[in-house]
Amino acid sequence: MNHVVETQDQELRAHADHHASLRLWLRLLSCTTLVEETIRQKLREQFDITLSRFDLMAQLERHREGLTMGELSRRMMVSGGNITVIVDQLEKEQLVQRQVAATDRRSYRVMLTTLGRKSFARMAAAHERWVVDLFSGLDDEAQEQLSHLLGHLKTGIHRQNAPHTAKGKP
Amino acid sequence: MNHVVETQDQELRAHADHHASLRLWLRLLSCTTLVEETIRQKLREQFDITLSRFDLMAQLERHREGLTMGELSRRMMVSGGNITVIVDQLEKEQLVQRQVAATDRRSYRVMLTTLGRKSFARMAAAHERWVVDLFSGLDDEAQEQLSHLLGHLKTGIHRQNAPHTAKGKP
DNA sequence: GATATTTATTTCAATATTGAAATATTCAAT
DNA sequence: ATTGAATATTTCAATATTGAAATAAATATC
Repeated sequence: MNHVVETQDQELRAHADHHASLRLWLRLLSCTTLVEETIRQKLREQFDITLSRFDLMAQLERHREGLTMGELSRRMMVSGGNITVIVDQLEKEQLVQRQVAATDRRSYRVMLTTLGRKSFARMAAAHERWVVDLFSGLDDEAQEQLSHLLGHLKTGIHRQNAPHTAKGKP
Repeated sequence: MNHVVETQDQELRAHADHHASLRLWLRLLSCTTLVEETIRQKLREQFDITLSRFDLMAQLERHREGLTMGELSRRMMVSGGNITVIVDQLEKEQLVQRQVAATDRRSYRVMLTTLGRKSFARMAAAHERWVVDLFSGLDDEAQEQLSHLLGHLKTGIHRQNAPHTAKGKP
């Protein structure tokens, strides 16, 4: 069972081939971090807002009908507890509102207020410019290719994570 | 000054072209998050270690001569304060040690202990398997392409962030 | 209709992370 | 040698994030 580990091989860098995925992953990670930190900083400087709050508002902008807390948590890939905090903050600033659903009293939809929509529009325009600039090192075709490859990657990962059934529960 | 915002355009998705970079960025981000969370969870489950600590040990494994706190901060792209905490924790567990440099008493090199090296070797083998699996949806050629594109992206971003001189200080 | 299970959200404590201020040391210029 | 600027690290307070437990409501099963 342990024999997969048998080749310790401390000379990692010699075996170019074997570690290709690992190097790719590190490169992917550092690109993402680079973009993320740049955007985080600009959002703070220019709009005094955190990236999390901006991201949540972006989700709501795309879903005018509103989203439940659970949907937000899944889409943003962060914990439910965190969503509660972010929505609380945004609600306090009157950028979003909780709207009770008639059907299910456990739940409700969160949506942008008018103020929230206006505020987001301003930020989104700047945000898009930053992103376009950050990616401008790649021409349209290269961006298209990159997007395509990432799409495959994502699909593959989802297959990995749930090969047959959901894990665990019998 | 505000006319760049003039096309509000709530039908984002219709204008395929204009928002390509934005969609690409979101895709990049979600791939990274997906991989990162998977690895974070497995590291915790199987080795009871955080991703940050693992990453720091990985840096040290690649640099047997040791790294200074500043170098670690830059390489890992996190704040210096954070590096201090992580190194403190790892030192308490005797996985790394601070080794004073004769030359500069402000600074020192952090390196893996023998225990740290052994411990890391076990984890790294598992970690690499996970990464290889997560990326296995892409064949070697696709991975090569992806890596290549990300390389260009990174270069472009660095050019963006520092077009002429360092920002700020006159 | 009572009970158990699932689902949705919040609360809370623990941990992580940042950014700024504080401290200590080196380096450069005089 | 002294001063001042730059560099390396730590400390600290504020904020972010997680994961688990608590609460509440809906749904399924008997």
